[in-house]
Amino acid sequence: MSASATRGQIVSVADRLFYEQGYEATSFADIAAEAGLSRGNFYYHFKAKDAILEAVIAARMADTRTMLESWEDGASDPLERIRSFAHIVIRNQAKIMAHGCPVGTLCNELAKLEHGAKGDAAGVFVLFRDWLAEQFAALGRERDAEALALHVLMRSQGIATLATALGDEDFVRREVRAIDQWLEDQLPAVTRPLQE
Amino acid sequence: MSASATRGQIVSVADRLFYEQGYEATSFADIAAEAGLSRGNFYYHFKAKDAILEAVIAARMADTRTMLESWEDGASDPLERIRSFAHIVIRNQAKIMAHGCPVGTLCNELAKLEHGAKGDAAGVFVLFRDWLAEQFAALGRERDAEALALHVLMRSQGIATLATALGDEDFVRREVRAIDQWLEDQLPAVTRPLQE
DNA sequence: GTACTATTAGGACATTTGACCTAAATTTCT
DNA sequence: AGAAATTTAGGTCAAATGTCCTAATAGTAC
Repeated sequence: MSASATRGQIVSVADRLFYEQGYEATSFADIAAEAGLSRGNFYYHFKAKDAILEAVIAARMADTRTMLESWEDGASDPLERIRSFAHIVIRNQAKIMAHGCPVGTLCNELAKLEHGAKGDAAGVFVLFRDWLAEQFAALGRERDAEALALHVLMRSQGIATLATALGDEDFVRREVRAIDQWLEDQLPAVTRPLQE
Repeated sequence: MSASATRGQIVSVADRLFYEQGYEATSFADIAAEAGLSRGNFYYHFKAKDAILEAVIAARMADTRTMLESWEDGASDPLERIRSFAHIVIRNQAKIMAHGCPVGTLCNELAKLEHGAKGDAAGVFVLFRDWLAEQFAALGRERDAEALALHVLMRSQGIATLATALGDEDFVRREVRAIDQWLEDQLPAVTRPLQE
């Protein structure tokens, strides 16, 4: 296997294990075993655990950018794009109930570890925030676009945390519907049907 | 020192360290050092780390009950009581920005560790949920009291997570105001001033 | 008071685990 | 073939968990 392929394999496995088990609880041996590599080979590619974390975060940033682009391609309507984001918690419901939101839980863990990469991990949130803000701006809410974006992010994080803690599927569906409703209420009147 | 006092001291220190550093990242030695005990003595009181976790969760349940009672004593108006809850994130802003919500982050960590105590930890959420639902019921929303309670919990969790990740104080204040506004909008019209 | 017993405290190991390192073997490329 | 890149199989070292043993203290029976 080529070096970059092996490296990619390590990052991919580490990404999943960091999400499923947490960063601290995942050892070199865990990743090496799942990737089918020796521990030494592992060290050939990454000198320290911090380095894998950085690579995983970089991969998540790239994946997020790709996802946002796909949503832009999939819908020209900004409202529809925002809904694409809001509905992640339903599409990934099973995983979220088992392990929470990948971004939120990693940020929380790194905060407790006082790990320098916390800011990098939060970069994924910034990516979502700015993208959401763009969509709100396109809907005519330039003034408070960022606040609205953070509000949507906040709700998705709250849903994820309670979904993990309580495992209530009805709650998740209900709250996503509530986001949809809230979104409609945010539209300037001129863009809504006349009868409202 | 008496046995129960020593035990209480251990639980108190463990409670704080589990919050600040996380459960996994906190070792017996950490707790013993901060509590001023030897490791051997420590084992006299708690045979395993799980046992300390259980005691910490039990203590948090008790503390939460006490806090809820104090809010009941402090305000006869259910709306005011709910506000007491919603404003925790402002009162504890500094701690939340550093270490997140104690309940949410513990549940997330235990979920990833597949630790059996996750359900116990989530019990604190259930405590808050039921108490909030009681307040909403007292406001005339018996039908959807639990859904409203979970909505408030959800928002406080989302605020905590983003506060930790992004460290934005304005965001926290804005979203707490938004909860206050939302709360007022939930009141049946009859209980609101006539001009609305 | 003395002997006995239970509780509390302290610390010395033994075992395990995980991060990190090295040198030899193997593969790949030229 | 020979150099370079890659992989493997070990091993080291520190930290964490968990066990065991000893000593001090306090209470109790006589």
